[in-house]
Amino acid sequence: MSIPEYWPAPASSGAARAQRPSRRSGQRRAEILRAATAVFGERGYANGSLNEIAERVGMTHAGVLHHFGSKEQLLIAVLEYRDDADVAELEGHHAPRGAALLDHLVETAQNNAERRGIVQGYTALLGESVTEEHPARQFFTDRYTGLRDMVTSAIADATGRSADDPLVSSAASVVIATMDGLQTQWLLDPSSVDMREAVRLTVEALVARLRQA
Amino acid sequence: MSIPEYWPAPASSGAARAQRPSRRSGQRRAEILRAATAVFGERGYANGSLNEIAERVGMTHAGVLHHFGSKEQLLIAVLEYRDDADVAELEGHHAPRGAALLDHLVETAQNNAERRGIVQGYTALLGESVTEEHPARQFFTDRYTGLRDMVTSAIADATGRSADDPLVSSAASVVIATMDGLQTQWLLDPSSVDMREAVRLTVEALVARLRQA
DNA sequence: CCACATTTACTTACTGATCAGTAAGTCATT
DNA sequence: AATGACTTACTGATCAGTAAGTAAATGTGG
Repeated sequence: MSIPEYWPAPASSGAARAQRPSRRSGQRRAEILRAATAVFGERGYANGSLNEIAERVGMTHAGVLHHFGSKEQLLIAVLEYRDDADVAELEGHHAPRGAALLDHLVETAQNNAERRGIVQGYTALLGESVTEEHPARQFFTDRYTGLRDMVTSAIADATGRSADDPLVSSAASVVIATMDGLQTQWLLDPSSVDMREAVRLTVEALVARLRQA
Repeated sequence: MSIPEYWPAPASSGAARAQRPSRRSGQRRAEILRAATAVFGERGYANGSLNEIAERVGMTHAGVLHHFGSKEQLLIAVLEYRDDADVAELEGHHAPRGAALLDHLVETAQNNAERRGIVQGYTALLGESVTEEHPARQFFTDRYTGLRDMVTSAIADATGRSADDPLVSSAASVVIATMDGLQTQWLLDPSSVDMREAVRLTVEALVARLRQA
């Protein structure tokens, strides 16, 4: 999987003046982001150090700060840095909808079981984000709002109910919660849980239940 | 809710010689444990300091270390310190079983919505625990093994299936995962989710599904 | 009930490590 | 010549843990 150059979306700051990052800069930033993703995933944000990130790309921690300004800004960049195919797909123009989206979630659970590093990073940062004044908090809050909306309309579609039906939005929250919670159990003990089967069962049971009166 | 004196289970070390902690010691330890629970809940373990814990009980961080030896041992003690009624109940002799346990889980979800601090502490530490060499990891791994066993047999009981049926153990994992995942969503945005309703729906849907062929 | 020795429950003071961030300088690229 | 991509060197803060000391509580022998 090749990593494309990464450069953040054009800043809204008024400076129209042309910046000129060197040709290598985008690649370097991407290397740092990958290292930071790994380190925050292994150690968490609070416990991961710029030094360790820097070492992994062969520079000093001051070099990392040259590119990202502060540890917090680096975290934000990491969260936004998602070449992650599944998520991009879910949010992109060719996103599956309705029952197809629900099937897609089952496949995602399957795929995640082969990407422990990514799952661990996601789970660790999500868990940390509920602590007070955590810099990732807004990110995850927004993300869940969006995810719930998407899954809610998929379930409405698959069951013939209104997206305003409280049962439908509850079911959407449950599907997302199940995926997250299963990941945690799986990280603690991979043999304890079959993520794909469990997600499949959940979706099936919820849809069957909501199709009744 | 009065906090009883807390003293750890008698150490297995051979010293039969009578120790003599002062009468206040147990209370003091309990005060520290409550403060530590709060601080780790608010800030996480990695980001919570002994200093802040100590200040909350009016002593220095060296005083805390006098009682617990190290930060890691304090964390272990915090995890074991559960006057938490629901959990004690779940593991005690009068534990509900079968369908009654499933109903109990729905009520627990309800009660948790009025105990944000406790939920946040649990969620933050659980999230952190999946990082490498985290001292809480073993605790949570063991806890989930036990929880899954309990819920598995409750679901088996409620559906007339064998506890060995993979669908039953998957359903058990899902129920637990749902409760955890909903808590995360609720912490990030309390208005986004009705934890009681969502858990009720999940249990209902899973039991109905498993009662079929 | 009383000296007296022991232990507990701390405090103060220190150590050594680690950390994020800054400033200033160097060298290569543009 | 201007800027970017760094490094080195430093700052100041915070942290867990340790050592040494003090005062009060506790248990013991008489």
